Amino acid sequence: MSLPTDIRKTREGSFGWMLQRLARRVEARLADRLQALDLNILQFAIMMTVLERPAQTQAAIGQGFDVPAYAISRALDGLEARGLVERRMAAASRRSFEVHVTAAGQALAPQLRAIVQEVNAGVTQSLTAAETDHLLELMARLLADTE
Amino acid sequence: MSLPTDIRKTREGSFGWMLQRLARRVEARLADRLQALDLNILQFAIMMTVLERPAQTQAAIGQGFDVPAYAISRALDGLEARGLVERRMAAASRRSFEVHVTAAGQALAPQLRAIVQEVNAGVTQSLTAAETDHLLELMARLLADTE
DNA sequence: TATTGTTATACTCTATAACTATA
DNA sequence: TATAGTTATAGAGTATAACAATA
Repeated sequence: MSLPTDIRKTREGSFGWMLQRLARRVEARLADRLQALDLNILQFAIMMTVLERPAQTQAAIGQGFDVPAYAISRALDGLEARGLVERRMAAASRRSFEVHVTAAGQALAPQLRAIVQEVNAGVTQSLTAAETDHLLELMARLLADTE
Repeated sequence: MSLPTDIRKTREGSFGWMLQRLARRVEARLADRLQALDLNILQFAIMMTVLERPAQTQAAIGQGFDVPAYAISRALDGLEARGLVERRMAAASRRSFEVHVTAAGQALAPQLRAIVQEVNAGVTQSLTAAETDHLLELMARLLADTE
């Protein structure tokens, strides 16, 4: 059973609002933790996606999280200068690069994963495991269904 | 009963990620709708909070959603120039202003509320009312409990 | 001495489009 | 002619701190 319409309307009205506030909070914590590693959030996102699936082209990475090509390009410049990733010529096409994680990048991976765990656990700590699972499921459906 | 630990860990790992993606999506839609009214998101947020509770000082508005004073100041410049709000000298202190919505601002309110409804409904359309309620409740608890 | 609000300034992020080289 | 990636440039957004007025 749902709440009365007018109350639901009011609460619905705050959905985007709550989402923004939660997202800002998570982002601030993440950025704070990444600062110690001298990584920004985009570089972190790229590291995570390339660790998960190596040899992606820059275009594929950009499409993975709606970031324009030029931003990927610059973020990679930083990561490559620090020796965490490297661009290799793609086998399929000489105008593409495959992005690979270096040994130094692999060495950093455990710290990156630990940060993910800690930030997520910190934000969801007041929910039970079952509640967190449900929340994740609902969010996953929203992401999958809407566009 | 919860999922096996390793799977939960992996899914937990994506909580912040899903949150970011959802928030970005909502923000993009909102910004898109607000463009027609020539309002940015901060100006919109200020309008909504002042409509809900008039006569707030700028400091109070800023604390309401973690926006620094200078940003409130500039956003109000724009809103005031367009005649949507006005700064009145506060009764309590001559160094504060109370922010009030003008008649023109009130006239805009229904459109603003309609945008909120539509954006939220659009994003949550794939959930039942009960599921949306639950999602809102879980998010509200996260916001309330964490800090 | 602390607070409210404004402003100047610099810095970062983002967006646009021009550019090279491939296909 | 279209694509992958880079780069230059401009614009928006954000942060820092200095400032005036008031408490």
